[in-house]
Amino acid sequence: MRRLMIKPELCKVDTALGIIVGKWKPTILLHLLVEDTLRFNALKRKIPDITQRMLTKQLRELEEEGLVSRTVYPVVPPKVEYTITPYGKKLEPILHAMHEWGKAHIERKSQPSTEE
Amino acid sequence: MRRLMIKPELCKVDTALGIIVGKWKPTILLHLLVEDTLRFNALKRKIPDITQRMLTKQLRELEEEGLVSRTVYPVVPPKVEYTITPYGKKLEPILHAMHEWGKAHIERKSQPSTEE
DNA sequence: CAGTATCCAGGACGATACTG
DNA sequence: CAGTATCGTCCTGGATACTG
Repeated sequence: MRRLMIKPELCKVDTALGIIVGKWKPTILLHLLVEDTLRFNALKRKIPDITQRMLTKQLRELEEEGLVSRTVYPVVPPKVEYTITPYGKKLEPILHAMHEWGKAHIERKSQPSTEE
Repeated sequence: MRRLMIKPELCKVDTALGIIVGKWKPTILLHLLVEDTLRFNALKRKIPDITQRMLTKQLRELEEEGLVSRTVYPVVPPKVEYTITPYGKKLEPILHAMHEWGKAHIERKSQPSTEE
């Protein structure tokens, strides 16, 4: 067995999960990792099924944790840009690893004749 | 900007999250990664705040996804062992990465005088 | 354009009691 | 020992309508 690692009692996995979990948060983060900066409605167009309410809400929460920054330009009509922070970019490897694992999991289920 | 990665629309991060999210799932997995095999009540003792109902429920869900296997010994009193599968062990790097990120996040919040 | 305000439904989780 | 069964709560997220 591999050398371990984390004392389960002291583990901060839940802390991390608490921040990235949210119906739309990973999707939002992924889009901002690709584009770096997007306006509110641009983001909304990229995530067709999200409602305005949820987009606002999830963005506010990501902002509060420092993963995303929000810039308001005092113009008419309003212009608000959302940018992924350097800190937010640090999540990329984790998101990528989860994506790979998720993909493997789907493939595994579709062909159950796998040992291991 | 770094070279990317995942098409957000095709991303399977949510798939992965759907499986590891659950109030007690990471904790259970971590314990089984440390001990490899544990009986129901041993697990319960290691996670004092969990109720029997929740322990059963979360274990069943982990079993259903193939991360944990359940072995019933037909003895009196009952003996049931839960073991992490080789497949479940593949989550270790991800859990570890999330733990590290979560720890950093906590430290960052306690001393806000960090740039980046 | 970029939001708020309200209301509502479903599910996750907890408390408690009971059982083969 | 290792569960089930029942009931209640809170919280997330969706639908819809309105606004500076």
